[in-house]
Amino acid sequence: MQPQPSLSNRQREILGYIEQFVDQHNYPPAIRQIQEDLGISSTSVVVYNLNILEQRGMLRREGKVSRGISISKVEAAFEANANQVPFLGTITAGSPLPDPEDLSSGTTEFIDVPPEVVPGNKLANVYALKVRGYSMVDALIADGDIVLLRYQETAQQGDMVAVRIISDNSVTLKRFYKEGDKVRLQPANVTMDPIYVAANNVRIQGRVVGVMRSM
Amino acid sequence: MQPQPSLSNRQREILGYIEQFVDQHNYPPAIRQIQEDLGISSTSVVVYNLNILEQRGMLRREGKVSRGISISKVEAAFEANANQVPFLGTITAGSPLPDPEDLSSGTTEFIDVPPEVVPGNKLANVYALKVRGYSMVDALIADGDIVLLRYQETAQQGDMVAVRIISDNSVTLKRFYKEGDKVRLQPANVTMDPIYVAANNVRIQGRVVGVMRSM
DNA sequence: GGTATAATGAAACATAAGTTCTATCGAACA
DNA sequence: TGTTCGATAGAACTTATGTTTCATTATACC
Repeated sequence: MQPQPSLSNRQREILGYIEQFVDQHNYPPAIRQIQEDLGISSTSVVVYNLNILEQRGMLRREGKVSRGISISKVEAAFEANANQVPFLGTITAGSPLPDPEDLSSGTTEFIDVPPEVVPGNKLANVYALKVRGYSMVDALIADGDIVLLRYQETAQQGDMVAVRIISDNSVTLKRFYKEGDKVRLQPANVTMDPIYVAANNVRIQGRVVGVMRSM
Repeated sequence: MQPQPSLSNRQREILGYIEQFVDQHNYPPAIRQIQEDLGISSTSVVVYNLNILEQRGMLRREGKVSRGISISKVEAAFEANANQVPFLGTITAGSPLPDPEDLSSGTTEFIDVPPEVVPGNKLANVYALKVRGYSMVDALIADGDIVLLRYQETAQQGDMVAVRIISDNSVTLKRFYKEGDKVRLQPANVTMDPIYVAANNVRIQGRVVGVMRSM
């Protein structure tokens, strides 16, 4: 939330009324409606307070447009409810993957994430990848699973992370172990061997914070 | 969805415009706006089609009210977005679990389920349980995972199901194999042995259709 | 073709609703 | 006390917007 610059009672009242009205009607109230229903003496008072509310960023208005009030809160509530993270594609042991950074591409898909799978429900810098292959079965991640990663460039020993191996221009999902100036990338699959790479040859792209599977 | 009584192109166009407009502005368009932006010659044509759309139940209108268009779809979309299933508690190998049937208790919690984890996005009769224990690790389900089950009373060979063993009054998560007049309940964990029970001593409570994990 | 019905056009009409101007009131303050 | 300023009132003004009527054009059907 914002550092609320203190609203007057009347302003709070008006804001509340608008929210409730929109909720009920699916369209915003007219100024005169606000005036009457709140027992305000003049439309100019409503306008006066609406202007303040707009300055405070509590709502937006479209000049001269009937009921042209747009409550930013609606969007906020919507977004709060629809927790979404960008879906960036598939991660296959060894093959390239678009950088998480390029969220700007515009065509990015988004998928819903229930609060239960992201601790603290902090979706900032979280993105989703679909897993291809069985290199993480021992960590209970199977082919076709969707993993949620929080973007971070460092990792603790044993963290499950998406790492980019610069020389290969590839990205894989592995457990991360720093060993001197090398890094051991350990598949969670007993039939697969770890990869060793120079520490300066890897970039951590994020840590796995959740898994979702459809069966 | 409803048995749509066929909309004309123009009606579809108008409806789409309104949806998009609301989405963008947070308030509905005026009739003249619809007219102009869609290149319709007269407001009466818009009114004409709006009336039809209202009869068809695609939207509601408040007479004489500027921009008094309320798209029912908004609510629908909202609900469609907030896919929720009842969260019925924990399933531990061997210990009792409240019946999925008693959804009426009122105090039931609900959790969000992204469409991606439930095939076909059919949430009817789907409920969620938290897994306790490691009896299903070989099926890539760990302690603490949330499993989604679709309620059904029958199962195919090898289905992962929640089964109630009547004599024990207990419910567990196992793979299901019918063997004559007995049933083999097979943990997905090599260190654990299957359970054999009489077929008439088990009630299937649902089949696992998804898994979600927080890490 | 002729008739019924659906869909469209054009324009006038009525009013719902935003804007604006000016006056007043109350509290803080010098 | 008078000045300033935020907040409120009242009212006139303008126009954005829904409504309605009537004519016209398609479409379908017998």
